[in-house]
Amino acid sequence: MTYSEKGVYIIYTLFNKLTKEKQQVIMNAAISEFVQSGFDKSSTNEIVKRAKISKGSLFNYFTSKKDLYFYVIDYGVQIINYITEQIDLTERDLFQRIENVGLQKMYIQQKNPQVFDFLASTKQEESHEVSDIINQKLGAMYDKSIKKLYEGIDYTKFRDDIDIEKAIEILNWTMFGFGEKGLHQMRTFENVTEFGEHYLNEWKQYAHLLKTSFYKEWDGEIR
Amino acid sequence: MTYSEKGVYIIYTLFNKLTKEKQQVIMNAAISEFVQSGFDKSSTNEIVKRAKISKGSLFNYFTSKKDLYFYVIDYGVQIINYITEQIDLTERDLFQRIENVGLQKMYIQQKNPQVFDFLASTKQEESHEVSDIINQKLGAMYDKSIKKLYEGIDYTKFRDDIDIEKAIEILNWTMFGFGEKGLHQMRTFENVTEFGEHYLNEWKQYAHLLKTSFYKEWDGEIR
DNA sequence: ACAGTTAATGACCATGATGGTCAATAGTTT
DNA sequence: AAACTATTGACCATCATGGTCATTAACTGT
Repeated sequence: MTYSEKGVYIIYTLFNKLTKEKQQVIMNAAISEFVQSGFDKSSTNEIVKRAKISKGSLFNYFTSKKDLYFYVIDYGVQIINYITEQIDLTERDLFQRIENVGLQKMYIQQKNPQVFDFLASTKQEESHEVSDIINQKLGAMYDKSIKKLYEGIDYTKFRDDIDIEKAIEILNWTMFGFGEKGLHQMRTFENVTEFGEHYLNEWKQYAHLLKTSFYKEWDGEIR
Repeated sequence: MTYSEKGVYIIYTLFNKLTKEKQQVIMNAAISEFVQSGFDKSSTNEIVKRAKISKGSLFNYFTSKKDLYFYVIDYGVQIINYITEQIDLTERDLFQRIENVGLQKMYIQQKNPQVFDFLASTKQEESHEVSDIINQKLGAMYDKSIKKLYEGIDYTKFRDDIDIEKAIEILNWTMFGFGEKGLHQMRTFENVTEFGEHYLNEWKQYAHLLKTSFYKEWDGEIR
């Protein structure tokens, strides 16, 4: 264990010496298996098969399945932290800020298609062996991210007769639903960037619909 | 196999002779295990433990795990069909119709807390042993239900500048999100009917918010 | 070319869980 | 008390599990 400049303790495993690409392949293999089966029922045999490495290698990189699981969690935490850091606090329009975050998520999903699914799935994780550590590692992070996401938003744009909290919930549920729908559509596109454009474009329509519904005025028009 | 008056073939298993209550307990045990682990990784040992019956009994009622799985699917299909039958076609307001269906779902969830989760989870089912039959059994049913759900709805109530399909999607995603949120809240209530009232009340606020956003006029007021 | 070092492999193992069976028991009906 | 049905759980062959480690492959500096 050594102390890095960024002020965090890093455990040096063999894994860190691998190329970023190989690390990514292994992380994705583990992530998809953990998403599908949870901690207890996940299989290291299945993970090495998906990652196309040998059993021996996996257990050289990580001392146990639990060790791997926690590493994957930290991997996810880093990604969320990165996205959180990217939030531009000078952008005070909620829709625009959320669109920016959505774009970031999309970029990341190109390389790690299931990280966000994995992080979400940990909430359902029932294995007592890991669930305590999960909450410990993820709890604070989520609070921090959510807080920054809504920091300095200009709520005066919303209609006065509206319950803003509920409106935001609806916006979130819409984003989530739209994201799920996007996953299905993605398979029908071959070109990824082409899909990206289409995706962003379609989202803007949903966003516009909600803006014209929740905001007092938009594009100069007043309600 | 006998032919019933309703025009469907019914396979008589020992299971049908049990009291409805016991059937329900066993169904719920199977459902929750299938939801949690999917077909392949689900365990009959776990199911009998949850249902508090012996292994022998389970395999007297059903000839195999697969047999049980298909029975559970039919069980779910019957529930969806029942709800579909209850749809009142004279109610032409989308929000009201959807609220009625939501209420039906809520009643059913008192007795079978996870049926809908189970039916939803079958979409992710990857076991080749069962996935074909799933699509066969559920595909037609969903089409029929969705069709009836939107049959005869008065779409003239919607704002003219709005994309109605997208608005309906948002409504669906909101219902789904609200349902999930309700599950978490339910635990904090002891009295179930008390929760039911609270739940319906809160939904009405979301519905009102969306109505004032998507409709031209509401409660007599014109936009 | 070669010795020395590190990385990667997969056959192997003890353990435990699996779906399903069936002789035995308990409960009910005649 | 006999005949029948419903329920039980110990039992079984099979197989997948997390983890090991002797062996092989790949790389390194000279």
